[in-house]
Amino acid sequence: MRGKVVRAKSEDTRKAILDAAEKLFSQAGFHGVSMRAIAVEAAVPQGLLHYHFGNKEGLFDAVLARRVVPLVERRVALLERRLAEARGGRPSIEAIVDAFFRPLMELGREEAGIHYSRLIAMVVNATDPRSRDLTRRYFDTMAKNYIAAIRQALPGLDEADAAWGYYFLMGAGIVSIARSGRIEDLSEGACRADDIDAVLARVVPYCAAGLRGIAGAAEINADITRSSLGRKRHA
Amino acid sequence: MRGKVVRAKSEDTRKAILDAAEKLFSQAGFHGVSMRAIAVEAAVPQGLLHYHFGNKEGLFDAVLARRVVPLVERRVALLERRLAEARGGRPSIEAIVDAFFRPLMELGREEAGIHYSRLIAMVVNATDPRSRDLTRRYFDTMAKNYIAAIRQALPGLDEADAAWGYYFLMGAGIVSIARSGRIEDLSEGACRADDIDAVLARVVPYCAAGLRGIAGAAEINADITRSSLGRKRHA
DNA sequence: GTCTATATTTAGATAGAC
DNA sequence: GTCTATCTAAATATAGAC
Repeated sequence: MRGKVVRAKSEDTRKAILDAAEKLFSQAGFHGVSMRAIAVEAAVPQGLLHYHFGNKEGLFDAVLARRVVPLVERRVALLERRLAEARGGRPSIEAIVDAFFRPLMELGREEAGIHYSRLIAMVVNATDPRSRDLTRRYFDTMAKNYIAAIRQALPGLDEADAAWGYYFLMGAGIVSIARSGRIEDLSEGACRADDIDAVLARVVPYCAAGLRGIAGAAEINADITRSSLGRKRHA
Repeated sequence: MRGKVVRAKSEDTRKAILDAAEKLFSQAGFHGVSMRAIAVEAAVPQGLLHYHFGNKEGLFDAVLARRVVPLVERRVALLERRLAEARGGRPSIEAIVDAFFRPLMELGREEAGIHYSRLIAMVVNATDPRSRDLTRRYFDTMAKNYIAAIRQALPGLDEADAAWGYYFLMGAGIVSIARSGRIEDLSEGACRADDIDAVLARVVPYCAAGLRGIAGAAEINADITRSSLGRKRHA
């Protein structure tokens, strides 16, 4: 019983450190935050950060790892449900795009989730090896599932175009969860990144139509290729 | 004449420092790079960085400022040309989206431009006050022009929806110029971020269709509102 | 304008008492 | 597991000779 109490205290400490690190890393990135600053924010001695997480990279990884599995599971489960609901026929591309965005945006309903999703936006768009490794490790499987689902909804898309489409989908996701203040500036306050329903109401039609647009462009390109090949044969 | 030679030498030094800083900042961000590392990369003594740019922030700002005016001018000029070409009728949304992306993506044809566009991707999506200030200062006017042009091409979009549309357009731009390696991972090497023509051939149809999609969704929402108001009146 | 040397602060990490 | 004190390296920035 005493062991349990001690364990609980330790877990509280770890949580306080992770919460503080999540908040500060999401604001200034890996190099923009010091272990000292995290310790102060968490109100724990600096030594504990090293005791629990080894070094700064271990802490950063732990911050990311803490929430990524449930997040990815929610998104994959929702995708699978949407695919199952479309049994027999094709799933609608809107249903798939919505499954991609909804659990991600829902993070933003809580303070900690805002920090966490900001951090994801930073990591998945960064170019350094650490970020690229983390992105691959945590998101590759999910991404492949979504690309396959997109192709199921839009059979006209080939593998490459579906990858491009997913890539731009990611782009809309990145700005939507970054909360950079940009949409407030662009709209002079009329639009707000924290209005999750408003974001979903725009980003889903945008990306769904965008994916259809790529499919349409691919067909047009194919037509041009066919007719120019035809012309060549006649020449 | 001697003054000119000295002046030229000084300009070379400044250029070497800016090139080095641009490269390193684009890889690891403001805090991820030391003044020492920049001096080494530029092959100049560290003291010169402070002599020419004051401090680290001054250097970062100078890196951004160096290329931003010509870039924004090219994009605005191309937008205006596209609007002029559509004299009488409406411009096509594709023409406007293409004007937004083409000069931005063309940066990627040169080594230095790749670094610079990566840096832009980082800054415009960051949440810290320095980045937000720089983004506002350099891109707000252009953004307003583009939002207005989007509304000209798609009169069905209201101000707010056009802002959201531009925001997602930005998102596609951010991933496209970040060159995170993500598209290569997603497509197992079949798609490449350095194939500028391939990116343009997908991102323009995607975003153009996306903007039309928001306009369509807005019309549907308006219809729902109208019919539900109608019902209420009858009730 | 350039370059060397160095002042000063802050960083990540560890040692050892409790 | 926790906390204090501290080590060592690295950071930004400056002073002053040339």
